[in-house]
Amino acid sequence: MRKTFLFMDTVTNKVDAKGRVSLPAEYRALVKEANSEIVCYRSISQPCIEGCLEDLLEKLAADIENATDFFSETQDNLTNLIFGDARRYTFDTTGRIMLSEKLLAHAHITDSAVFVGKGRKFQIWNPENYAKEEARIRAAALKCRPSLHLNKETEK
Amino acid sequence: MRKTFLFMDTVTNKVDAKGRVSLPAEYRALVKEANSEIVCYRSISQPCIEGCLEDLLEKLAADIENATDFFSETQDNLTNLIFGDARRYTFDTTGRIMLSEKLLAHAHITDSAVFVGKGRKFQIWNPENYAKEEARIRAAALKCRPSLHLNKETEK
DNA sequence: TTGAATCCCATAAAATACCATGCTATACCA
DNA sequence: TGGTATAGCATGGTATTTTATGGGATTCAA
Repeated sequence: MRKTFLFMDTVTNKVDAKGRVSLPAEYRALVKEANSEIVCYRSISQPCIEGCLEDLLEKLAADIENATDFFSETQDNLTNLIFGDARRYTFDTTGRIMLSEKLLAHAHITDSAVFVGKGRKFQIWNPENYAKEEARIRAAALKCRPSLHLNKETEK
Repeated sequence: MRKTFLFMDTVTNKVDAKGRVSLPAEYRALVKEANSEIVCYRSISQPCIEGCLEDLLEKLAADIENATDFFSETQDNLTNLIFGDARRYTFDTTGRIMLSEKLLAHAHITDSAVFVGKGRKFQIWNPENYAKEEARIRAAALKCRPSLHLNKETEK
């Protein structure tokens, strides 16, 4: 039995003409053991698709309700961005999901996609774009060692 | 079995001459599994229709009672706006609901409608109007990345 | 009885489940 | 350690089901 439910590793799979991709076997196992479903949406800040377990969105819904007023514009905007875009993606017996045209376009994915584990979430990138992104992140980390004690207020 | 009951995704369906629209299949499944019914009313702040599970209105009633005074004008107005307008919309065997003339007029919907998931509720828009609205929200989110730590007091 | 709402049937398209194959990584044994 | 068997996985293709949607029939109410 698994102790942690974290998406890890980086694996590249083919996307066929219908937009089908195999979800990495590890991810599938995790979803099953968590007794949950995958939800995907366009990243708000990057040209990639983001995915997570459905439970995380439930938590997010509760957080938004607590932090904002039912009738507020903020709540309206947030829920539009997140829930208006997200969708459940169940995989078939062979372990594939079907990514929508909208998601594929946003991430510039055509015939190949790379899954990147990010703990509670994962991302799906166009392979070339991700190679660049990873290089950028690693270079930045070398220059400026990351810290967990950064001041939230000054965080950009 | 579903763990979360959140309206998600954005789907566009046709409205026929009789005012019938297919409720997105996912929404239908959700309503059935929640063992509830859909309620719709005119949004109080936007040119669109809002919908949710009947249960949410029950919760809203309680919230309004807690947040406002029984004799207050605010409570009067809110209850008028929401409960005076809301009505149950059951879907037929083929999964369609019939939107009233009043709702369609408020949202300027004629022959096509887009359903936008918002978590506990959803909205129904005229497609062109929603395209503009979504663009506006996404642009704003890019400028100022949303946060859940926003100060309630300073929230506009 | 007329108009409107609801139900039912039919069809086309799209989403999903299923089957089959070849490959790869792992386990097993000499 | 090296070689082989095996199970799991990705992936191409096909079959089946679901879904949206037009049109007509039936019911209900005014």
